[in-house]
Amino acid sequence: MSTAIIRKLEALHPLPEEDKTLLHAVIGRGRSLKAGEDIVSEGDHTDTVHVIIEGHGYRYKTLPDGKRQIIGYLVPGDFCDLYGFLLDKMDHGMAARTPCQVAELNEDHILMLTSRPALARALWWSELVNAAILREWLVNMGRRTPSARVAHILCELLVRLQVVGQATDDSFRLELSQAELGDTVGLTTVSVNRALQRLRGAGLIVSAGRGITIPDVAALKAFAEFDPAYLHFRQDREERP
Amino acid sequence: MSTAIIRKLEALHPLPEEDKTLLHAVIGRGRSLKAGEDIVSEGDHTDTVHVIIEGHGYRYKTLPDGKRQIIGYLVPGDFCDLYGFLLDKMDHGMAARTPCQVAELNEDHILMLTSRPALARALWWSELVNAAILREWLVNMGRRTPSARVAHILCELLVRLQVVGQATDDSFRLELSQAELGDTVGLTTVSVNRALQRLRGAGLIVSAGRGITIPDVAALKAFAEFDPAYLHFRQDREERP
DNA sequence: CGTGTAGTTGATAGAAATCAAATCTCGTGG
DNA sequence: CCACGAGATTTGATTTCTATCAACTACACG
Repeated sequence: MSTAIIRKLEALHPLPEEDKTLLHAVIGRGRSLKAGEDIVSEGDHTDTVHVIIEGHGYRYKTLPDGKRQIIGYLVPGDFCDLYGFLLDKMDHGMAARTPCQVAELNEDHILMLTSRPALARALWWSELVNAAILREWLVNMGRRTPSARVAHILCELLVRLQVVGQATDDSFRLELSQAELGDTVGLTTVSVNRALQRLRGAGLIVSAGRGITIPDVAALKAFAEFDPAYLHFRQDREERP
Repeated sequence: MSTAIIRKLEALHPLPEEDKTLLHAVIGRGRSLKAGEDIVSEGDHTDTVHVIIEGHGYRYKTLPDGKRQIIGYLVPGDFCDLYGFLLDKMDHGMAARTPCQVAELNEDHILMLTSRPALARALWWSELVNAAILREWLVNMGRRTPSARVAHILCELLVRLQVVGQATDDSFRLELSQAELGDTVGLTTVSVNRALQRLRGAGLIVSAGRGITIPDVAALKAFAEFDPAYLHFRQDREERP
């Protein structure tokens, strides 16, 4: 089902019915990936565009000494490498964190999609958002405390999962390990663990086993200085005139 | 003179003569900005595209407590906000670090440029590079030591300035204050100062007054784990088959 | 020749990394 | 059903690093 993709794109720009039909037709069922598998590996060339239908993944870079930095999360509806076929080699890898369904579109499919004005605009927006997320992460790493960093990531995932219907108003299922969180915010697992404890202690999050609940979303957002404007979703654009 | 712009775009994708002529015609002389002035402010809407003709700038975000995070440098040839007119509000600011000449293109100009296949491709590449730089900076902040972080930024600036003819093989003029470097790599000025001292002590850079020289570029790149591949310049693409 | 900005230095407190080990979770096979 | 093992989380002790604070110096500019 390509509903997540449509939900995400429509959160960025409204789509006429024909465009949604076209999307359904083009996306299909997708390929299944096991947890841990690479969607596209660092240094690979790809001439297809990968789209997450189901499951969660991340973008990463590996350093010479084996350390890893996660540079983005992939959730249902996300286009992994809209630009990819232009590049000779991917400058970062993408991996499935959970089992995933991933569609692979070829250049013709993409041309078909981008020849529709509304779709082209939605896709273009999605790339702008990707860049905006990177900028926000940079601020997060450079200038926030460990617990605020973790909180900020949680807020972002909450909003992004809400858009595709995978989170309620105040909770979502989190399969992120603390090691992955650490590789995301530039901390060790020990520090992430202690940051989570501080958040729990402050009553900002409720449990971090197999699903996390945020008792007071506004409080967590305030603590993390989270402003969803950078995600450029329509609902947030309209809120602020 | 729009030579820097042409040099940068050609480093990404070759351009036919007509395209260069068009660029010259469209760019013009540009607007003068004083050091410290905003090119585009955070939260502003703009319906023109800003291009750096001369001078250096940076992208930044300001936090509620007044702290600042620099999220990118702007050097001659860079398009600041190719996408800008799509956005209702800019999610980050751009400022001139030195006196700048900045061209302002309107939507018609951009359409004119993007209707030329080679130019469209070069501009598209330049956006891919912008995103790639952000990813690399994330790795830098998350996983490298303070002196490696600083060294990495220096390497990036060296290469980017070389492309537009503002750096020799091993030196360039650096007007970056240590405070700015700190806001870039997430350190205090004191730590930046000490990181620079370590780099000087190791013989990796030579002086950091009004121009810095890198006695052994390869050594600095190795120390910073700098691989120019992420900048996707043609010369580097061809080096690695 | 003062004044302001940027750079440098030293001392100290606080925070995160590191190291090592204990505990917990959960799927698997006996 | 229970024991077992791999991987994840948690904890405590210790070391190392960075932020912070507070001078002090160097230098450009009016």
